[in-house]
Amino acid sequence: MPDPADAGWLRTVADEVRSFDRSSTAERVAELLRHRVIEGDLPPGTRLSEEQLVEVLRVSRNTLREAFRLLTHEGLLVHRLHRGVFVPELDEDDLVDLYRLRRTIECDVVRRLERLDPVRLRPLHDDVAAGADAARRGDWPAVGTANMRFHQHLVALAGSRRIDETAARLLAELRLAFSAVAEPRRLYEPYVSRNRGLLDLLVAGEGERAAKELEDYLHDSEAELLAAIRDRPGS
Amino acid sequence: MPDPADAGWLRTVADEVRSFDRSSTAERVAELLRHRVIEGDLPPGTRLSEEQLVEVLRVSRNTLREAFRLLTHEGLLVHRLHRGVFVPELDEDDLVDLYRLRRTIECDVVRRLERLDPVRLRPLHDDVAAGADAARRGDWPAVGTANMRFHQHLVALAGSRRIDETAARLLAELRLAFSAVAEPRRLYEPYVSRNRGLLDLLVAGEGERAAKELEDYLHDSEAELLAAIRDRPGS
DNA sequence: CACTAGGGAGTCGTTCAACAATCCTTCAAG
DNA sequence: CTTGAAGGATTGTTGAACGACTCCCTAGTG
Repeated sequence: MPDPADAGWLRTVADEVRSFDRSSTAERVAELLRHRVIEGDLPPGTRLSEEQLVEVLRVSRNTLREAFRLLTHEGLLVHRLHRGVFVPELDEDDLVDLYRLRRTIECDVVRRLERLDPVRLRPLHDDVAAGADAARRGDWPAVGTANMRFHQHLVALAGSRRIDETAARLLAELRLAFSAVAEPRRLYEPYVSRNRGLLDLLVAGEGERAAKELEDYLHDSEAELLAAIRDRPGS
Repeated sequence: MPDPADAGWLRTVADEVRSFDRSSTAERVAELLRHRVIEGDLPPGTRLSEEQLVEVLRVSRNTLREAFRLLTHEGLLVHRLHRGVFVPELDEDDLVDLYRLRRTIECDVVRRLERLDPVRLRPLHDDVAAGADAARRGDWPAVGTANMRFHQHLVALAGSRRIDETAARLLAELRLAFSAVAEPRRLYEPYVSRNRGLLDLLVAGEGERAAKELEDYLHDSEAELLAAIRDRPGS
């Protein structure tokens, strides 16, 4: 029997149990498709046939459509009336738009950081280490994943649920663009050291300088990605 | 050219228009419910019965559920598995979180404004005028509406689709809190002059000062709203 | 040859009815 | 007062059906 005084215990277990079985079929289907899209298994532009997926996933059309709705609102699928759902093809305007919002959120989060408990930077250290490790192995997709996690953990420092969600949507959509890049090395490699530099500034408590560095960082990243996209235009 | 006297002609056009606006039935249902929720017709905490709404709206359960999904993603409804959808009850933490993101977006948008074409401020002038007019009439809900439009138009100056969408979700969710306030006058009245002051700074091209003013503005608004919510706690 | 109208196949949008799974209430037993 | 077990009510999911729409192909016209 646990100590009744330890209020946190029940909460923890309750949350675990809930997150276990507390997902509907549609959400599980969405989770499955989400991975496929983000990993780039489904190239941008492909149509997701209801008939076909119903057959493969063994769910009803209605359930599948609910999953589509979920992903559509995350920006991971686009829905064209009477034509079906497609993996979106991000154009240059989308990229610029994405980075615009990204700079707004990430830089502002960093700029407002104060009295930061070093313990909270722990996940960032882990991400940087994971990124460096993956780069050493030449596993560029893994570098990309570590980078995404780094930035997700970065905005998490704000401690705001809605900022986390907004950033999550943003980064997921961005991965769509990243997965379309032919040569990931040139794109991903600089991230390793820049993330580390950013983290160092945070550790030193230099919030303002970190925000400025992040601003430049994101501008450079945007330019690189735009150039990479321009090289292989699908249209 | 069809005969104008033919009664069937109008119907055909009506149908065309309906399908031309490319809105599905679910979206129209969502639009209807959205208004009900935002106007406060449905008090926070009420459950939206599928059975009941299917009866009233004359749509199928599946279509209704798609509308629910739409509104859930906007934060205007919450969905609890096997229990149904509810009008959310925002607590103080939610308000703080909402204002946190709001400051991030609105202030950053204002701070980054440059070389602003005065023509683009036109909608803001209209909103300020509408707010002042409504205040003169004592129509506080209208003041609230004008205020929301003002801030929506404010972030629109950034010219970013995704920022617009994020702000729209944010403001819609905030209206939920506003609609629960008993005495709207004390809350809404200051907005009229502050919005005007903010606009004046923008006209003068004082982006940095405008951002600072907006920051204070939002802090005050948050404090007022928190106080108002504390006065009538449902829990 | 270019162009437009028309038909048909393939999908999506929506509805309906039914059953399974889950929650809430009630109430009796300890 | 707490616990546990029916029972009813509501949601979750399924499968089928039909209308509506898009796309592509073909035939006819100039």
